[in-house]
Amino acid sequence: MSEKLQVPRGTYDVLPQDADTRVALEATARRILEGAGYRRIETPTFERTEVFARGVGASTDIVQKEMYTFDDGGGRSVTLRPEGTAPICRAYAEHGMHKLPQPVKLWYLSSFFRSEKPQQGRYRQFWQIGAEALGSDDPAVDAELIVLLATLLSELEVGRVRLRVGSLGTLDARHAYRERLQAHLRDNADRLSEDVRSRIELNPLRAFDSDHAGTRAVMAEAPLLLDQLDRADAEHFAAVRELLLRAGVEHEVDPTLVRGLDYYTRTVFEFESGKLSAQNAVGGGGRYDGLVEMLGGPATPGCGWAAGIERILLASDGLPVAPAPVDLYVAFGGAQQRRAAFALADEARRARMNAQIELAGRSLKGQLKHADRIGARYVAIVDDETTVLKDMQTGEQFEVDAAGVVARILRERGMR
RNA sequence: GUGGGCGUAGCUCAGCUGGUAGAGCUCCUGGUUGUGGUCCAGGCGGUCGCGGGUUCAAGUCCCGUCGCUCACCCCA
Repeated sequence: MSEKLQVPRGTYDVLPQDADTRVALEATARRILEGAGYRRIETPTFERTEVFARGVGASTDIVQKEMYTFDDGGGRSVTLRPEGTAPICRAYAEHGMHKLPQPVKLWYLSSFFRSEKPQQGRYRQFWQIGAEALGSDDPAVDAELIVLLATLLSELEVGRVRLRVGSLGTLDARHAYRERLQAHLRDNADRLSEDVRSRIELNPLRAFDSDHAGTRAVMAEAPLLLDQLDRADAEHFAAVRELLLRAGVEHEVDPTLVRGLDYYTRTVFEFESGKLSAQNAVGGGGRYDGLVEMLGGPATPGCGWAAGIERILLASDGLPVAPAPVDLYVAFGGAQQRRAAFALADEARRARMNAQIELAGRSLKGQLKHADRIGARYVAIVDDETTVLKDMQTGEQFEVDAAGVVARILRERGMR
């Protein structure tokens, strides 16, 4: 025998018992988001590498070391999508969606790809539910999106959820702040951890997340972006918070909340679950007012979030899901009854019943056993002359006309 | 990329100080010249991740390698 093949590192099969749960999760997301006017969008699984290099930001870990990039055979560099927002902004610009009524509200459930070392809640191919609203900078857009995600997580019974919000200001303000922060870090470079020091030029905001003692001391004196927002940004942030409070969405302001993608402006937020271990972010997002323009479209404000399916599943208490009930199982004794049995199963299905037929050549005992295991409500045992219909709950059985089996079941159910 | 733990039947695992593989569950058959859920019996199923080494002998020791997993990092 040749070598047994396995899924590639960091990927997994969704087996039937897991698929049911995911379908339920998708149905819930769909109900909540479409109810609020968000419409489904699907973009290609891979894009021109440029979309992410420009959109996500060249200095990010995602672009620097986590993308699956390859030549498409025609000398073009393409990349398996590592996230969903940049492709949607590309689509917005490409299809002239700025001519539609604004904001354009979209949602997706797709898989994404990052070449990271896998661990709990982190895969190389992973699934996200996301929502984006493009074309309005109204703080109600930010608040609505956050409330929708909070609702979704709540309905999916994700346990011990905590929401942190912050604001990064405009790209200009963020840029100016970045330089001020870099200056502060350089002035105190000798007290910083090595990796923070080496990232001063690349990504100074990361320094806030360090747990290195010296670094923390330096960061305690560091200027905070939140304190230096310009008037419009500060008002925007205050309005978002006000709306969240009105909606009863508890949150805490985190002035050091940093998202690892370069396109964020103004509002950023993150939901984490205490039920998760290292990878505790279950969903997050923010505003990205310059992104569409960066990808060649008109200047367009936007805001959105993404939530990880695997992490929701890990942190969820609920999501009870059963496979489809079986109304009728058609059993038969020998090959000579197969045609009649097949016809009966077909007839039952046409009558909208969930019907299954014996397909493995089991003994009659084995067939009944199997019917019991899959939870069949009725079993029809097809014989040459007669057909016996058995009620698997009561154990009762009656001889019926083969032609009358379906009608009989429908009548029995009606009586209940 | 850096560390720790682990890799024995489809699944969960047992195999002490080395002597050439077991259990439970699942699945199938029989116990009723065709009728389930309990019970009983039997059967299917493993090159003990892979490669090398030590040894008369390795699942068991050593080295390497691959994979899984957890953490760092990063993120959903």
